Amino acid sequence: MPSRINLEQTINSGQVFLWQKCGKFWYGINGQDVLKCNGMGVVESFCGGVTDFFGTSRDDVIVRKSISRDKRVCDAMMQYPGLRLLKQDTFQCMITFITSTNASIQKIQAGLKMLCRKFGNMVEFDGLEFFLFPEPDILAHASLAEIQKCGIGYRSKYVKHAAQMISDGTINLEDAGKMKYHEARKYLCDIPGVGNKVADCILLFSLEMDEAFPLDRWVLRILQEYYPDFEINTKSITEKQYDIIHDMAVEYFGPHAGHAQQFLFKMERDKHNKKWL
DNA sequence: CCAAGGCCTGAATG
DNA sequence: ACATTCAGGCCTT
Repeated sequence: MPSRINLEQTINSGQVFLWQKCGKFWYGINGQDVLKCNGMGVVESFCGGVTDFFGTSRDDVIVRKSISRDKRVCDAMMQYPGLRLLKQDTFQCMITFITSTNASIQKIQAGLKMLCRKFGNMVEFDGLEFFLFPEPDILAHASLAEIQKCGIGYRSKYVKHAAQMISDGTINLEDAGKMKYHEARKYLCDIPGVGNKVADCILLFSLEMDEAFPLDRWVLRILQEYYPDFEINTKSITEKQYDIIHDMAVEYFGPHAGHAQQFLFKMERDKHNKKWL
C-alpha cells in the first residue's frame, strides 16, 4: 500500500533548497516553474502544466519492498512514510549540487537564492513574487564577477562553465538519463565541478536513476557506523574507493539503493538535530 | 581558527 | 609509460 507523500519530510531531506512555507502551503522553484503544494503534493503549478515532481508515476510499492531487505532502512521508512525521491529540473539540480560542495544547507540555500534573484526571471504567482531559476544561456553568458557576487566562492567558475556546456550542447543531461548508470556517471563527471558524488545527486534527484548512491561524509559515516561489513576506514575517498563502495551498496541494498540512501541520510541527520530549510 | 553534504591540480608512488 | 593515491588549496559565514 503506497503511503501518502509528506512535504515536510520530502522537502527537508537535502534534495532541494529553493522551497519555503507560506501559510499552509509550500512554494518551490523548479526550473522555470513554481510549484504550490499542500502537505501532500502539488496542487498548482505556475506554468499550468502537469509535473510529476514527486515521482508518483514510479511504482513505490516495488521500491519500498525492494529496499526493505535491510532492517535499518525498514525502520527509517516507518519513521518517514511520506519521504519521496524527486524528479527535479535537471539543470537546476546540477547547479544546485555544484554549489553544494563544502557548504552547509543554509549556505547552499543563500547562494541559490542570490543566483535566482540576480539571473532568474521574476514572476508573480498566487499573489506572491518569485524568482525562477536562471536559464543555462543566462548563466553561460554572465560575467564571472557577477556570479561571484552570489557568495558561492570558488564554485562560481564551475557554475559558469557547466552552464556553458549545457548551453552549447556539449553535455545533454537528458541523454545521461538514458545511459546505463556507470556510463552516465562518468559522462556527468566531465562537467567542471561535478565529481562522483555530485553526479550521483543529479542522477538520483532528477533523472530517476535509482542505482545512484551519493557518498558524502554523512553516508560514509552511516556506513562505517552501522554497516561494518562495508569496512569503510577512511574519511575521504578516492575515485576507485568510491566505485567499490558504491557497487557494494547496490549489491547489498539492491537496484533501488539510492532510495535506501535517502532514508538513511534523513534519519541520521535528524538524529543529530541538523537543521533543514 | 574551525567546520560545513567535494572537486581540482600537481607531485609522488607503484 | 601508465594508473592511483596523496596533500593542499579553495570561497564564505
